[in-house]
Amino acid sequence: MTETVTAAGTSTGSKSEQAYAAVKARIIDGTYSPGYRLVLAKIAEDLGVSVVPVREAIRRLEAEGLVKFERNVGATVSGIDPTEYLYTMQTLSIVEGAATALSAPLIDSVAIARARAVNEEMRECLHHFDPVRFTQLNQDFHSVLFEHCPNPHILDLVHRGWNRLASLRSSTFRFVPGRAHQSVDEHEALLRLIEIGASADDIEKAARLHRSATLDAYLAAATDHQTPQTAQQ
Amino acid sequence: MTETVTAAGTSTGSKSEQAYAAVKARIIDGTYSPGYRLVLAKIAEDLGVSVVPVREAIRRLEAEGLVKFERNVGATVSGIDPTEYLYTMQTLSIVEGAATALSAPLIDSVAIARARAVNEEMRECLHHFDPVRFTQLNQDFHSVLFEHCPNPHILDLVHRGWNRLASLRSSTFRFVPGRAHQSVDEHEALLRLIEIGASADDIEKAARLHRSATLDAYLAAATDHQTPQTAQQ
DNA sequence: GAGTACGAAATCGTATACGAAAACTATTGC
DNA sequence: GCAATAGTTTTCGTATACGATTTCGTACTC
Repeated sequence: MTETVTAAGTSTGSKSEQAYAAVKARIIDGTYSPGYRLVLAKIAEDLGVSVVPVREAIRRLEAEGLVKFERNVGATVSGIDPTEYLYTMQTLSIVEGAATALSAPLIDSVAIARARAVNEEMRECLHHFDPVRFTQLNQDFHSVLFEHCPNPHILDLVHRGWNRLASLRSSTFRFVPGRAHQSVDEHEALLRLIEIGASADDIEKAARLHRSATLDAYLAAATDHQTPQTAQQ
Repeated sequence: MTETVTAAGTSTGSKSEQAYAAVKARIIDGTYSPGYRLVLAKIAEDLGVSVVPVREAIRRLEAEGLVKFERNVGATVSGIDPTEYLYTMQTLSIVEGAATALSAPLIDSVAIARARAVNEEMRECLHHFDPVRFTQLNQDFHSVLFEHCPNPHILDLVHRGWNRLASLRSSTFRFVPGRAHQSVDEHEALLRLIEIGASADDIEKAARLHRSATLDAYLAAATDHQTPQTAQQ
């Protein structure tokens, strides 16, 4: 299924796979920003393959929500519609909550220690103001929590959400220091809950709130600065 | 996105779409049962199109989990691995729970009445022993609840889960009368909760348990008949 | 001068064709 | 009699080609 967020250019052999990884990487790193028109022939030429595998790759990305495809018109990188963002975050809140609750009983002290180390490094990043690394570490943190998640389907949904966010992040993500501090504290609190063997319900609730708080911060920031900027495309 | 479970043969025009709908329908109605080998050329001939759109359709079905695709080997209809069933049900429990909780505040008395009517008809089906119609009504019931779900992503996940189950059902689903009775009662209880405006938490919990109970019944039945298959959750 | 209609260019959708990989089968050697 | 191997067949993967559809620019009319 969908592997992780890391989509390297290294191919599994299949050109279709190659094209998929390449386009996905370009979307996530922002080379193809939201609204960008993905012309099959052009991409095919860039990658040195024919249009057939490229088309397949794009349809796959469409299924994941990273691109929007319109019949007889073409594909564009999915936009930053605030509504979509809200949907994605809400869904993530739910599946991450579930993933955390399911994983919690299986997380041993070693993993907790690792997660805590990552979280402390995140705190460092706040001092040096390194949003890029912070974001990466944030994913690492949750990856540690989820690495033993007993339900791969749920894990897959989490990864999809992350990918989706990643494609938006490059253009719209605003690093809110206040929220970031809070986030690190919430991570620590979550680890404590897991350590003391809190109920699945409590852990799920905490994990959900963690994601919801990020959404709220975004909404607040958006309202502060200006009109939410209905960037439909 | 993924529409509903109903995948008619009526095309949207695109042959790829046509092929997708046709194969999906055949999987769900059991014409292509789990394990069935989907040979591109053969399907293409059956549908009177070339292999390219068929391939696209199959890849799409793969993304939805209905078929399994192996490089340079081919596609087969996804199997009935009890583990997969467990994963799917667990995931459904979570997303249905969320969908119900999110929808609840938006369900008016008219919709409640409709849902209740459907549920009563389900009760009828138990007397006449009509499992097929029962299953259909069961989906109708939940569809009524979800029709105003404010988050389309979550709704999409619910539909995917249903499709997945539908593809398994044809071969493995065992209609357990005892469970069915209980299910109808749970529906009624759920409607009551919504009517009295219970908290989102309570509604979510009830909806989750509703799905989990079905899973448990399946596991119990499976254990009775033969070897179990661990179910952590 | 603005709006509409027509035509050209761009792009998609799908058919066909061929090379490559895997699966199957028959044959040979032990 | 069984196992390994070579050859054949099936099926996939992708390139190329062409028809269909949309879009954009231009000229024409009111």
